[in-house]
Amino acid sequence: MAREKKIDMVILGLLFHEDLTGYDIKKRIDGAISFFWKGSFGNIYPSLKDMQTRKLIQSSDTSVGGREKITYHITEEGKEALKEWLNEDLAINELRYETLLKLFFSGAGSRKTALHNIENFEKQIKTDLELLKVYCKNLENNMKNEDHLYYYLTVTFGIDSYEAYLKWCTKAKKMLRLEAR
Amino acid sequence: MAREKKIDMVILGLLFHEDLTGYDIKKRIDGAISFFWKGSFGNIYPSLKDMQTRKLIQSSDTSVGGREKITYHITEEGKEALKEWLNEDLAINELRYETLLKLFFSGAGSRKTALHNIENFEKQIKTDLELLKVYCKNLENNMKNEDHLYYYLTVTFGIDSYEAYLKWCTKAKKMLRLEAR
DNA sequence: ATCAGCATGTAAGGCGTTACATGATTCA
DNA sequence: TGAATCATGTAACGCCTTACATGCTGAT
Repeated sequence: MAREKKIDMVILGLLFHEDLTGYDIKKRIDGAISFFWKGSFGNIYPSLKDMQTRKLIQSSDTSVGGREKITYHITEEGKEALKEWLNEDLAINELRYETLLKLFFSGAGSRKTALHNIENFEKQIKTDLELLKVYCKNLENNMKNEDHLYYYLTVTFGIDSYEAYLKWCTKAKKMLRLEAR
Repeated sequence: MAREKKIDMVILGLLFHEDLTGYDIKKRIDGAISFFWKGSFGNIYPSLKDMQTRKLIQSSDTSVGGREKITYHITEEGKEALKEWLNEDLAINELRYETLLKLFFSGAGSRKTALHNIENFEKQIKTDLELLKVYCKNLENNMKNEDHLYYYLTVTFGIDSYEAYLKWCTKAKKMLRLEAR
């Protein structure tokens, strides 16, 4: 069982529900998924070609007029590959926060810089949290199928952790302002 | 102001406090830093060579007996580069959690698989949280300088977010077990 | 004696991003 | 008419990981 490229799994996961073009796939990834996974045309299109030769997906020309359009469809083999991945125990969870890196090394700078970096982080998180809450509300009003439950869980993961981040920001700012300088 | 490679900044940050060998640097990164940033010999050694030619660091041969040993020291230019980076507003914060990806697409699998994946995640987080708490306790008993405050803040970030993750795990498991199937 | 840990480094490959290149269509 | 969006793709580059290659030293 070869280690699959993750972008392949994202695409198979999306195609499991509906046929999509590469462009559509990019848009889907840029939605709620982007909080825990990213994708770009530069890896989506090559992955589509590759998975087609491996018979995990099939394409059909759905061009409209002069506008080229290729719609992809998942095959039974593709569904199998997706399920296999879901059943694998290994999951790589990585966090790379440059803000924390900067904070860790802030002894080389100043309290002011450290505070400023935390404030920037806080602002970004607040913006993203708003968006996640919109996704969450939309899901709550539309919990019709099994899939929505899974979407809901990933969204609440984002909300819960971002709220924890914000509480930490408040604490951290307080410490940086109050601790003897 | 060229975008600096992050591994360079990690190394400069560490060398700001003490002279170190490449091997030492790897060990430091594998400690508390590894929760938000990683490094490997494969990028540490080339970075050291590169930063030496750019005069951000200096090396001295500190071999003991037949064992080769090169100790690096940060230069004034190196300190400047580090401070510049700390003062840049841009910070890239990325989270890539394969567990969430699997959960998002669990409609293609089963509740059992989804639960299993969450349990694996929970186990990993619990282990990591224990370690973070040890770091935290060590820091609390040894808050002698400014740097320790920054280390403490990054460690509490980890603790706070991991505790939020665990609460979410409990909620998520409950939902997966109770919701109509 | 042997194994874990100290110590340096290279090579190949994987994976992804950014920028570029091209062109059609829709809507203001 | 021009901009935004739809739509596909390639090329170059960056960065990192994994595996490999080598050898010394200290502890058991």
